[in-house]
Amino acid sequence: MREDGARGTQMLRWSLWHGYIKPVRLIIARCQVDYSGRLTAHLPFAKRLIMVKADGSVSIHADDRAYKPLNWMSAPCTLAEREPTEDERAAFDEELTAIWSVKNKGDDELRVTLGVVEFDNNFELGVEPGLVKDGVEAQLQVLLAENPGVFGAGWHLVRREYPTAIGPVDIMYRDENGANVAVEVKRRGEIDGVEQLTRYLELLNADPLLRPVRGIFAAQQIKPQAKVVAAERGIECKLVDYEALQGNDHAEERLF
Amino acid sequence: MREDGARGTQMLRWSLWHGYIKPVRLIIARCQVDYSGRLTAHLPFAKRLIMVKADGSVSIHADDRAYKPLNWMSAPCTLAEREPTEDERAAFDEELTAIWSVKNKGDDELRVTLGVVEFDNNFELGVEPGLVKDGVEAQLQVLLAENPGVFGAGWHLVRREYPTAIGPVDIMYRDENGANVAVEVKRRGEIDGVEQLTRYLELLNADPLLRPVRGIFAAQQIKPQAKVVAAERGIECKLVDYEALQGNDHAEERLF
DNA sequence: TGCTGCATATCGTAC
DNA sequence: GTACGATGTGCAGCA
Repeated sequence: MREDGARGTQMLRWSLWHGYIKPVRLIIARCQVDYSGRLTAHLPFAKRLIMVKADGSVSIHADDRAYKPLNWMSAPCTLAEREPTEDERAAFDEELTAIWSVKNKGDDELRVTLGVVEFDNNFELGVEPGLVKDGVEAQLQVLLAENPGVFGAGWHLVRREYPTAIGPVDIMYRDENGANVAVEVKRRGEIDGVEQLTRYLELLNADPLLRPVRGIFAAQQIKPQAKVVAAERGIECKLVDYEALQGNDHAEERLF
Repeated sequence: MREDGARGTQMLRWSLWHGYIKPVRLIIARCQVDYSGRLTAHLPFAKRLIMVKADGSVSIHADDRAYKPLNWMSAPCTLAEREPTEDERAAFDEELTAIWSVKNKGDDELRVTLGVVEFDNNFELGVEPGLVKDGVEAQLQVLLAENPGVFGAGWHLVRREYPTAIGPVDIMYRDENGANVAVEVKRRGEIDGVEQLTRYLELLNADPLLRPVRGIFAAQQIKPQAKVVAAERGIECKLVDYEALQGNDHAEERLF
């Protein structure tokens, strides 16, 4: 479980300190949008939704592709608004109403050429109490650490977040013969995770006090390519069932 | 360059066929949101922006974190709206106005408990002409494939997207001596890209018909750390100039 | 501040 | 449809 609400509260305090609260601004207008930065992207004139959030971010939405805007500028950034020049008015077959230049600290720029505006309003949202999440990788790791029996009888936990020079191994177990087993936990197992575990195993097996250390790649799903690479490296793949693990957990709670 | 506009046009046709055009719906309202699916997430009651797009997707926005909503359901999904029950009204210290259940084909559900509504309006956006992008990796790959001379005189292309068991190598060349060279193309060269190329080279050099295959890591920018790792692996780094390549391309067009 | 790793990633594309 | 890599990834945690 995790709380994400601190930022909203902090921003509200800042706003109050400065004597005003920035609202969310929603605009429905015809517009042309040009982004230049890590790539260049161009949107011809059409009617779109423009959202300016209290954090200064700007996003240009069409009526599809879920929450992803067509174009955007993330905070922190600054919005400069000006009147269109005569040349600009002459260059477009549109009634221009404003030119926005939204810039960040780098050299990225979002240029919005606004045409006819159908709607333009500000809304105060106030304090965001924050999101509570449950069921991400951290939780899988805790459940697996609490249930070494999932991997084999006689296994026990050495420790979670077992430290190494290049970062902590998710879980270290000792198997029924007392051999060390390093486990990398992912929600979805992909090649990167196998690479990560490989680096840990190289390091751990360089330590005469630990070796031999073998590896297990544990995830709710494992991509075929990751399986291939794991097999090449002599790493075992283990599919884990979050629901079943939670069940296990509750069963143990009842037993003890 | 790429056009992303087909979807919008297709959807408009579908809407016309079915006799109506779905608008974007914007709501400012107090609400509680509960998501259950790949994880569970909970948002306590607060005033937020709720966006329902023409594709059916629903997203719940706070006034920060740029374009990322606090909670969402992507299309395709269905929205069922009902009156709150007496029990529900009694359970909340809020004036409830509606209960939404948004479901997709899997077992994901976004439940929105609506309180006082400050604003609720529909807006027609019409046809989205589409986004034009330029300067992405695919373009670089095409340009390099067309210009083997960038790497050396007498080089020629074997093929783009050269297939291997763990995925396609971006470009395979043969150099002036007939030796194979595998090229990994990135916009920004980082360690991951070197790792990827390393895996390809391991595999390719295991094939007696191909070996020896050496590697080139080609990118517009290459991070110092990536250079170090590449050097360790005997991989050559090649900075490519997108503008110059385009110029090359045009020069060749003029020559032939 | 910069690097690392996760994400309800989303999105396009090849097979 | 599934698998896989790219992304203006965004974003949080941490050194």
